[in-house]
Amino acid sequence: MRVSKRVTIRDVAAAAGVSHQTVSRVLNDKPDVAEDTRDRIWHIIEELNYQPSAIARSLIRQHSLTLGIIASGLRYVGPSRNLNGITKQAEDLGYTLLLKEMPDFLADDIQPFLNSLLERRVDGIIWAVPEVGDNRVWLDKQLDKLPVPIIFLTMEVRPGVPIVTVDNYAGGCMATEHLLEQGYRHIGHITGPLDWWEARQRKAGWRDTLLAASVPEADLHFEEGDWSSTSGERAIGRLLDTYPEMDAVFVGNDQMALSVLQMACRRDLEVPRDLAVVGFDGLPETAHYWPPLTTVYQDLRSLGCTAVQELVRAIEASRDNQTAFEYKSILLRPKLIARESSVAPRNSSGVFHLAGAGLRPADVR
Amino acid sequence: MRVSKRVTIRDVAAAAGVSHQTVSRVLNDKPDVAEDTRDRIWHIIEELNYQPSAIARSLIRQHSLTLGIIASGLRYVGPSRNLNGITKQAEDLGYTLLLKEMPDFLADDIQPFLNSLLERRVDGIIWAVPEVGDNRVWLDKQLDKLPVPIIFLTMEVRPGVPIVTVDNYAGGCMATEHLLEQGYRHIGHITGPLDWWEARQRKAGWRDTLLAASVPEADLHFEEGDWSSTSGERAIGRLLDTYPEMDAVFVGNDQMALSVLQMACRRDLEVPRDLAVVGFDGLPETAHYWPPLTTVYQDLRSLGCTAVQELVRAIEASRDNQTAFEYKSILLRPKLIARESSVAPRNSSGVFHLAGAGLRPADVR
DNA sequence: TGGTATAATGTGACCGGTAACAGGAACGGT
DNA sequence: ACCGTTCCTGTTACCGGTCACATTATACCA
Repeated sequence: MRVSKRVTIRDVAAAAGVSHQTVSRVLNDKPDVAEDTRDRIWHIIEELNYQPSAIARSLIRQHSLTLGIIASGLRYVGPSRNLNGITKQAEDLGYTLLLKEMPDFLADDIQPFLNSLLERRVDGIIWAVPEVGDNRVWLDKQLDKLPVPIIFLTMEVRPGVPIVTVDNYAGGCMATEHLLEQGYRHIGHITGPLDWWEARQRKAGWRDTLLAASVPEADLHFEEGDWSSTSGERAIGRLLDTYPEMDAVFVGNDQMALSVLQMACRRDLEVPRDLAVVGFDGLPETAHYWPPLTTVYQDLRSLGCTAVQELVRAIEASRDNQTAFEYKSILLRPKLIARESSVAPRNSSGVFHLAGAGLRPADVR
Repeated sequence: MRVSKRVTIRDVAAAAGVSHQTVSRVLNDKPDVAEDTRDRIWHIIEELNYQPSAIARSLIRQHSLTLGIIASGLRYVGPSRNLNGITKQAEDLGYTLLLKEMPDFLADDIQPFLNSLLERRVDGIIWAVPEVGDNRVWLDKQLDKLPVPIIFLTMEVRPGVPIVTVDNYAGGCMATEHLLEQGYRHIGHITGPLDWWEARQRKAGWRDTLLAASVPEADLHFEEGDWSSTSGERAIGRLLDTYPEMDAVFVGNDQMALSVLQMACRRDLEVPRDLAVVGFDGLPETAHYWPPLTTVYQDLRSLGCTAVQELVRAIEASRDNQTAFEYKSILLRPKLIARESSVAPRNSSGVFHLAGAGLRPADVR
């Protein structure tokens, strides 16, 4: 069965006693085919289980209805939620996805990945690798040379580069402001790895907010983690030792925040009375940490959706030869979800929306 | 820039003053080209930034070096870890991935997804949608008709169907045996949604192990969850009420187990003295739950790798016309990671490997 | 009756590569 | 001088669709 060749448009034509062109017209719903011919051909297509070759079609039409995506760290929550939005939106707009995963965030040699997509004649590219270290240096040299539109996820806004990202700086500000409003004054911070742009942004938001609230520079204490729970444990240990007045901590992501809660429990600190905790990401399970974790929610799914929409807009504009097409960068605002880990009982004024079990817990189905 | 056509093999040939065939020979490293001609052509390829069209090549060669993957629930941990293994292995074997995500596990109409891949002439298909309800009924009618090899992830072994899956039944047995060996006798269970094959298997492992240990049928208590932390909270509540003698609980996944730990804390039950807890999945962060969670680890990444290897084996066999190619199903064994949530201090005999912080916590770099 | 519009269909080129084969030059053996 | 090899290169068909254009039949109108 697998030896026999795939059935082609000419096979269908022969079976119907017409020319291949007529079959093509039927397939593409073009006019100028008699109604009964049309029916007969559809019937034969069904019968022979004919599937038109997207490959042959792409060759002549000079576009593939395919989007390439270069991602990294698919095994982590963030990137995979991005992907979820991307697949959905691409499907809706009639595009298929070609997926490449870079084994390393810092990969110096992007060329093979780019080439592999370009050779397959994708209509556009989504760059879903977070900005780490100097893994964006290639931009300057390469961006102009690309024969197709591209869009970047999660990186610093640069003029002339199409970017869709969450505003991590704003997120850092929101978390810190929230703690200030709750009456905390000694607010420490556990950062992500500082070669990550996102980690630096969150930290800058924390810092600027405290400085604006007249907290002296000397009172700004932070420790660097690497996003993992393990590193969070080490970081909170050091922070508690070196900054004993600390009454609240803004943690760079939810996984590290989990360790902070655990450590508080071990050291007999009551959260939030002795130590308030705010995380970042808004994972569904944070509503079930103990106590439920206040966190900055970023909607990565809709980030992915937006990216695809923008990319397809660019593709269609370049097809219609709209040379005047304007790239714009898009900043998505994160959202604070206030829960018990930071809302002190002594201040139960109810000003904050207590999300309790969280945004509808989208765990599973 | 984007208006001008892509440079073709004939452009290169013209620039080099040779025929396109000679260029083709150079591209494919075929013999019978003079050394200096070869150099000159490579130089021109570089200069013109020529990229051969994989599309044209696929058309004539009748294969695309592309694998199609149909997944579901990419936003959850399991599926995305699968994907991680798949991308890596595919890359290593020189294949590119076409990704489709089904919006629903139960989707009744698989045809559009399948067709979309088939029209793009993928060389093989990976079915990465978990078995839920009767979402495998289409197999009987369709499997024989497929023009390319296919492999299935995570489903019940059926004769004649190529499957790669973790042995969930064995996992259920391992968890329960572990609790028995630790001296617990009243072992409850929180299942996943029972229309999921995986949930049923884990439950069957638990049940059979207890029956084999002469626990009377009437003592088998379980509640059904839906994988989410929220449902875990409800389930453990009911279980504690209806089965007060319970001294241990095997929970269908780690997320629900997190809620169990939380509930224990709230009801002033000490884990593991009053209630031992075992989870399932082996998420990295479980090492940082409080107390650290005993869990059954499944290596989904290597599951993905294996699937790709098998699929490519099948593809190459069918190309070489090895009609005698034998499909085999592969069962991967999960691994118990014993931590404090189930290893009672009263029984610190040290028989179990205490993994402490877990398998190297592969959280984030 | 002839002319023209319109509907239905067919013909051949083309997209950008690869495969099969043809052809020419240089060389060695007889 | 002739033939067979070997090395290098070119010619042409082909993959499976779509596009532009040609062709035929029928209808309508003057």
